[in-house]
Amino acid sequence: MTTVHKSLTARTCDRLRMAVIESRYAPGERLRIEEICRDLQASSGAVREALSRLTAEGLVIAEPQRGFVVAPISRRDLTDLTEVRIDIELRCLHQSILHGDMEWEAAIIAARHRLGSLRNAFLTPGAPEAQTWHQLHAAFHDALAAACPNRWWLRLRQQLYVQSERYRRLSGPADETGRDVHAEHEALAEAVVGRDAARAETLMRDHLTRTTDILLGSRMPFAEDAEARSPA
Amino acid sequence: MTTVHKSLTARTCDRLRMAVIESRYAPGERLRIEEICRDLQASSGAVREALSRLTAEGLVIAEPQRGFVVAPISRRDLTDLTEVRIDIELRCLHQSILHGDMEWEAAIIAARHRLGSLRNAFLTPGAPEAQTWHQLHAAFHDALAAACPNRWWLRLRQQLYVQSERYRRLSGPADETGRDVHAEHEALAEAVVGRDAARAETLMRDHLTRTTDILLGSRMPFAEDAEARSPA
DNA sequence: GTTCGCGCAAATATACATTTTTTGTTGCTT
DNA sequence: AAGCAACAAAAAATGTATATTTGCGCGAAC
Repeated sequence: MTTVHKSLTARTCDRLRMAVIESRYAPGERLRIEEICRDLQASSGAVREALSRLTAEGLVIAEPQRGFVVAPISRRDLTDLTEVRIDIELRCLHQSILHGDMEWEAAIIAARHRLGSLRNAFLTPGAPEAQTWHQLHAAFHDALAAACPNRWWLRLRQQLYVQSERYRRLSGPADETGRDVHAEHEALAEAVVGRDAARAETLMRDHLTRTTDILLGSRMPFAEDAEARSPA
Repeated sequence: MTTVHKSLTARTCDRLRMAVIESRYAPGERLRIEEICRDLQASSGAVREALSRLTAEGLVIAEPQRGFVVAPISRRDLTDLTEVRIDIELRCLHQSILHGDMEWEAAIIAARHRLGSLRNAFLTPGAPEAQTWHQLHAAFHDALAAACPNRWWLRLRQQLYVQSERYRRLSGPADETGRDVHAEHEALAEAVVGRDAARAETLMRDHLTRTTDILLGSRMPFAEDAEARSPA
């Protein structure tokens, strides 16, 4: 059929999204067009267009006549984000449990297995396995929600997941003392496939809450911590 | 002294958004770059960038190497959208009632007054008052939710409102038999300012449900009820 | 009747010009 | 002498024009 050549703009957009999520650019940092042109081997038009798309995703902010900056972060934002995310994740999960079929269950089991094979690889950021772990983690959570029949809930869920992933990666090796993330995922998958909606939702809520609490406690370069030095 | 020059791209983006919302372009229609260049007196770069931003807002869809098309509509999409929207509007409203201060109340009263002065001007699409009515209607609903302290809820609310506005405008003069929209707004404002959260939420739910039911019953140019919208 | 190839139209990418912002310097005032 | 203001130069973002690539359709050949 037709060779699916993704346009250069799309590739650039994807790479930039990854770069922002992986915090290769710091929050609040100015994104100089020329600099990105060199780094990604693309021309200014493509870069501008890619940046524009990311604007509406909430990853970068366009300041008229002043270019683009990486969206800032703050404890407040993370708290707000988590509140909304819990609500929407739970809703997708609930719908998913109600409507999921056998294929959906199989996909969850498969995703859990892939993720489990890497265990706690996420603890060492920078390692190539950590990259893979994050992808598999996203795939696992996607699989859980996938059977939700309402496309808008899924769309919003996706948006919020990207945001949260940014925070997750931004923290250094966070203090995961006494936490067994793998076990949490196992229990979650178990409850979901077992169609125990109430239990699944509780587990999901705890899962998300715990992650955020750890991030809030970690030494993350939050913007407000730096405001004392450089008031905008 | 900074003269706030909105960049041409931003203006173009706004005008295109309006054009899509007002259905000056039909759902599914191809958006030819050159055509838009002529219409809006902008160059391809600017138009391209504007279109890209609208992509992530869900108003247009980018098909790689094939340009942009207006996001399609369907009964299914409208139903899904409404379900999500009710949930999020109610949540913002609830939070708003809990946290709103006197200024917030005053803004609601003012917005209600402005909207009331035009009464049912929205019934005659195309008229210049209808345009104004839609703006004031958006402002009224914005005012209701404005005191919600969680920026993410507000952001999602805004996204969904834009989508719903598109459907609202897309229908011709819909059958509003036996409906007094003005009265609904009055009652809503009354309950909200009176801090009667339960009643306000019921009224809001009914308000949104009724609108959607009418739209679903109207002869709207639904794209063969095709499930064409992909939330990716 | 199907398939291959040529040509046109449109989207994409790049190079260039313009405008705006920022920064660094100079000179004046306190 | 130190600090502020105005000005000038440089860097960066925005906007335009142009070249390249890709997709689509028509027609001819097998």
